[in-house]
Amino acid sequence: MRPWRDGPSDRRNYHHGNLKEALIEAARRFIAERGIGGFTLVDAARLVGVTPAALYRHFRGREALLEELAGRGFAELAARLARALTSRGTPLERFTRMGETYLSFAEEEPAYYAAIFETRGGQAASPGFEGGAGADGPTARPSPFDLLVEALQATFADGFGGVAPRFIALEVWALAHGLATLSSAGHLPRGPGFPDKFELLRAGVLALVHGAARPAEGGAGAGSSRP
Amino acid sequence: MRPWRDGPSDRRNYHHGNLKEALIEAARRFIAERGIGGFTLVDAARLVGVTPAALYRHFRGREALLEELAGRGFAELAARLARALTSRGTPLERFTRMGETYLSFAEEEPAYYAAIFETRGGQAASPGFEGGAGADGPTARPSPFDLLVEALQATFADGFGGVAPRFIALEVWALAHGLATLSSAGHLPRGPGFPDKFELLRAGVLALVHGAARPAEGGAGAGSSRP
DNA sequence: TGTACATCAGTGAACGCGCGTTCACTGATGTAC
DNA sequence: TGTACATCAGTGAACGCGCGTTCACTGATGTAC
Repeated sequence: MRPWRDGPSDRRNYHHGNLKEALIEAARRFIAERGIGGFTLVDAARLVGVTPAALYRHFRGREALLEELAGRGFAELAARLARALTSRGTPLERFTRMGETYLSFAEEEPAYYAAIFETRGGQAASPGFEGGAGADGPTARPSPFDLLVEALQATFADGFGGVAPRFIALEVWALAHGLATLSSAGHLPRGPGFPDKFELLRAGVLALVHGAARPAEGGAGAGSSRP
Repeated sequence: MRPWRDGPSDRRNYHHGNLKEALIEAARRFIAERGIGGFTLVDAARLVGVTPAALYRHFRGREALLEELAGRGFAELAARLARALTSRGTPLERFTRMGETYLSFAEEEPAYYAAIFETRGGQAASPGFEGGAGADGPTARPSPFDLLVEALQATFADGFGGVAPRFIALEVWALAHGLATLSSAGHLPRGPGFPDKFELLRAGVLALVHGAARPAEGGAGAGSSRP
């Protein structure tokens, strides 16, 4: 990790020019390596080649930087999911792609993922729900959770045996989130003979969808819905 | 939060007598409130009514205390699951009780749960696997994941349509972990009309179990097993 | 094209703070005689 | 039962450190004339 500016010859850049973006980028790298708790303004400034005080031209403070990161991560996740949802192929292929996109995002962008789930700023602290139910007005773009509900309905047009799509969506989301966090913490077994998280999610989602239709023995009525 | 000793009259207790346990207890309370990153030796010592240096009679340092906590949490979780697994009722009832126990543990003992998943010390950093496959020798007690596999096999004696029990167990565990963490972070919707995590886990587990038997359309062969 | 000047993104030094950890010490406890 | 003494769990003061944040400042940039 060398500083942003290359050498003394680069000293002409008294003004950095792109400091805000560079700081966000540095934060992403450090958080990916050390987690949010291990992220430090001083380190970020040093990596970028700037005094810590310079940071305050662009952010109100540490918390504000993390909120910015969470907001960007949230938007990026939503954008990637939306792209997967409208990609080529059959509905089931697109849906499967969406799940893979979610797991890949968590793996490739651990800083974004952590910021979304561990700070305010990930759109009202709830990556799933805010923006849902139309409460935020027509301008709000669909949240990841809304996209998931939509995709479930489009992919499995036969419905879920009377179970609300939101119910299924919550299970799918929890499964994906669980796989993502267990995997990133190194708690999933690896190696030949062990399924990877993508396989687990793909099979698990299909089971959740198809298993919902079955009358669950021993289970009370599952999944009342809100229109 | 008042210090452990009641007043100056209690000054006879120059020796605390139970300091190690009291410190662990204080750590559990602080971590439950602020998370592991927000936990501080100074705070714990103050709560207990003791100088920070006293702590070093019982722990090598902060990390050692957290490892002790993770170890205890791991053992406690395993004990509760084992109890649920051998409780009264049909196999399905006991299995359902096991799931509820897991979610309740995460909710009631957030410090233990966080310590298990965020530090070394939760039995070789892998609450699921270490102790499995007999690699640890015969003296190692069964891990939570072993208990889950065992419970699945006992409850659903018909098998899972050729899918390895460990495969199902991983899905179930990920679902439970996802529900536990989303819930504790406040990301699951609440209120009338919304299912709670217990309902979601119960229905989800049944769906995962029964959905596994179905030939998954579009999915490659799922779940090769290791004996 | 050239000059004066307002703007504002950076500097660098300093701050107060709370942290984990160390050290020589002290006083309570319990055992040997 | 009483005394001497070893043990060891606590004290209290101090440390070095790195953190987030502030402040008066400086120098590069770009606009007006």
